[in-house]
Amino acid sequence: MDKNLTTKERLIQAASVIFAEKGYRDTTVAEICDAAGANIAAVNYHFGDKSNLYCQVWEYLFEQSAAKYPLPTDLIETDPEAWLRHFIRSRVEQIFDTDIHHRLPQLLHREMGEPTEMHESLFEKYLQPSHQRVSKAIRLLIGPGISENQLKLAHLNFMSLHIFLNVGHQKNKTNCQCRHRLPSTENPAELARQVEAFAIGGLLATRDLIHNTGNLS
Amino acid sequence: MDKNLTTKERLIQAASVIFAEKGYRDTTVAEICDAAGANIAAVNYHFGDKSNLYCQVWEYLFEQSAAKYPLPTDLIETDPEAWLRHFIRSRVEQIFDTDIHHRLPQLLHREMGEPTEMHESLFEKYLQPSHQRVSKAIRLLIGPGISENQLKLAHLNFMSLHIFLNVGHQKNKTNCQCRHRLPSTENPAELARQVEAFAIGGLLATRDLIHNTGNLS
DNA sequence: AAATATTTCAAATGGCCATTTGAAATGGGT
DNA sequence: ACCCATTTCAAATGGCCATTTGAAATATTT
Repeated sequence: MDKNLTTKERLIQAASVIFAEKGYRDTTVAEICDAAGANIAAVNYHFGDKSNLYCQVWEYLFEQSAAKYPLPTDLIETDPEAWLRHFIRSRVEQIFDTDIHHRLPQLLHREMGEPTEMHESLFEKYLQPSHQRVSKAIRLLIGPGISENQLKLAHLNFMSLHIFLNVGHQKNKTNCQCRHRLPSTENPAELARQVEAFAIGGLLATRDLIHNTGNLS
Repeated sequence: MDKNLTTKERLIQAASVIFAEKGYRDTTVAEICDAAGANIAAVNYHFGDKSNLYCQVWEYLFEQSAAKYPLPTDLIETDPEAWLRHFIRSRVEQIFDTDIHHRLPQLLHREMGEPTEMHESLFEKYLQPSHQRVSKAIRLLIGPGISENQLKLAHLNFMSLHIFLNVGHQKNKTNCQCRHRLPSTENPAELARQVEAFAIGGLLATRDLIHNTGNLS
């Protein structure tokens, strides 16, 4: 561990990796301190407690990711389909990033599996903005006929694709042989194309369903 | 708790509910015994340990579910699309079942979020069969041009829809206000129709992608 | 009803882990 | 070199929880 960094910085960096790999609960303060080359009491001295360090890790990883994978802003009104295609590609890319940037989706994956006490506030702070844009884009794509409930469900379906891709990718890293593993992926771009096709195909089919049967709530 | 049942039976029934609601780790042996009206030592006496009780719960819930929601067998060769449509409807139905039957998807949801030590063996025993049939149906639907990797990904995409529906439904039951909640669902059948449309639309779009660009690995 | 096996019980035991503590080391300013 | 603030340290502390224990109660057998 780089001794040019302060203990506090080393703790955040070590914690980022370990929290992302094992989740909040399976990570012990002791092993973070070990990895950071710090004393067992360092986390409580510098951050108050484990949960606060966890929040700082979110802050840190979010900043890193937002810089490399920004959401496009324009396009969304003029061509929602293109915006959604870009969105999903960008997410898939990030999931397969080999740098620090893949730690955010990884952490997210853990947080979904076993939500911490900080769940609500973290999601509100870091995920709400992109969530609202995706929602808007889907509404524009499907058209004005969609109800709130239908929109929420279409949104959920859309998001589930890359979220679950992440799940499969994480499983791939363990020795777990069960289903829902991803094929070993030498070519993320090709994989992204297929997910993109599925996602847009699903949304367009949803649009057809909604527009061809007028009696849905 | 019904005193006509043996302590062992009461333990399994109480554990089914609590494990499904809170997951393996967040469930304490003490609260299971409480709910079953049994002594704190009852789990270890009747089952050896907590993990073995958990496996018995899987066995119990799986039997219940398999009886009410069997997989169709024929159809799959003659009309894979219809088979897949039926499959997804059946799963959505089960997720919204109000009886004991919704506990299996709920338990599954917990097991995915924080896999236990028994993960591998449970999945192999209870999920492998349906997994293979879905795989077969998707291959038949898309056609012979699909590679193993493409099939795995299409399968993952397909499954992610109802698995994530389950996630959203579980969130709905908590007071969690965050994204990925489902709209309050007074009408599961209508919801199932929309998921079905998305799923099949996604698969067909995947088929088009694969057949229109021959150079994918 | 005596003898034996099974089941229930309340009170330990022991492991794990976040957090605390108070002393020791370190560093900057004078 | 001395003072004071900051940081590091090893060794407690205390809570939580699965599991064990050995005695008491209950059921079954003869």
